[in-house]
Amino acid sequence: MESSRPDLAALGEVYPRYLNAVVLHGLATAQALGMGPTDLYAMGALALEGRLTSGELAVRTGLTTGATTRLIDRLEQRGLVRRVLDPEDRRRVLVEAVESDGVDLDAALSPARRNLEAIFASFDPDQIAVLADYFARAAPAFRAAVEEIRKGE
Amino acid sequence: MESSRPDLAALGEVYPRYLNAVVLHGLATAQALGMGPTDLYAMGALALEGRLTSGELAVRTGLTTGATTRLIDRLEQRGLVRRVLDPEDRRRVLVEAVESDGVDLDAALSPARRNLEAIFASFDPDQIAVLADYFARAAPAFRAAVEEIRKGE
DNA sequence: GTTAATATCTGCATTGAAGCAGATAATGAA
DNA sequence: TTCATTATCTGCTTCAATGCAGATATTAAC
Repeated sequence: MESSRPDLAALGEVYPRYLNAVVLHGLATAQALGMGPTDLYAMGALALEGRLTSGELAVRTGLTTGATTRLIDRLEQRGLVRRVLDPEDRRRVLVEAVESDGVDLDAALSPARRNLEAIFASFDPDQIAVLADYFARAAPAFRAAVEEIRKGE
Repeated sequence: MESSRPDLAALGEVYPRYLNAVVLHGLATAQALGMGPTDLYAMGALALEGRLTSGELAVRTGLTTGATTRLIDRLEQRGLVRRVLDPEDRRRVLVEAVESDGVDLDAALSPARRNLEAIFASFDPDQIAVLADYFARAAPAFRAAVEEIRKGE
């Protein structure tokens, strides 16, 4: 975050703290729910994608397929997730989030959601567009960084 | 992220994916370094604060003091951290990051840093100001959410 | 100076996450 | 059909992270 551009220096002040807070929030949420951070991440991925195969979950989490089976077991036992056999290829198992049951998960995430909504509401449309642009580009940037990190093992 | 304001709808599309990517990045980084997510978070907190007492680390991580002692042990054994007795109160142990040693940690974080710098560089000063404002306010929002989540146990 | 409170550490035990290797089942190719 | 490949699961084992309760050392209060 070091830069010769003075406007970027402002980011150097606030951005690391912001990232740290996001990470902490993820950890604390997992703690509060009594699950591991990986399990919580998997739930997030499922919420975004709707359904993922066991293998896709393994790739995303960076776990072996065996460990992923156990991860799905844990989520299933909590009623957060359901296994569905893929009709296209019956070797595959589709995992999908169970909607109405995830009350505790929603509850755990709601304080952050509420606080963030208040912040977003204070920006005007042009500013929201800037933020949305940033989020849209930062997400793949982080994912690319993950791939790069994983390659270097 | 539901909202009647149409400009906020754009955030609902991108923001959850963004957060998920950030969380994934934290997990993958910890995996790559062969440490737990909590340990990595602690390193981040130390990088930001310079030094923290063992007790402060316990509060931040949400661990018991005993578990925090072990966390510090792990970081110390890796040479990432140093224990310093607080001269003001010799019961306390100050923990501080060891600078030049954390090469692997820096290396693991550098892909994300590089990618993000490229993104930030594409915004003009006004836009950077918007982003900086968001980061500055979102960080305490997340921390407040963490406290709220923890209270509800 | 004695007692209480605070900060950290230690021993012990538990639990859970994960890897690995082999088993099972389904698909695809020859 | 037969063989190879792919996707998931299971049994077994290991290791790390954590909690808890008690020990120690330091400070603060009376």
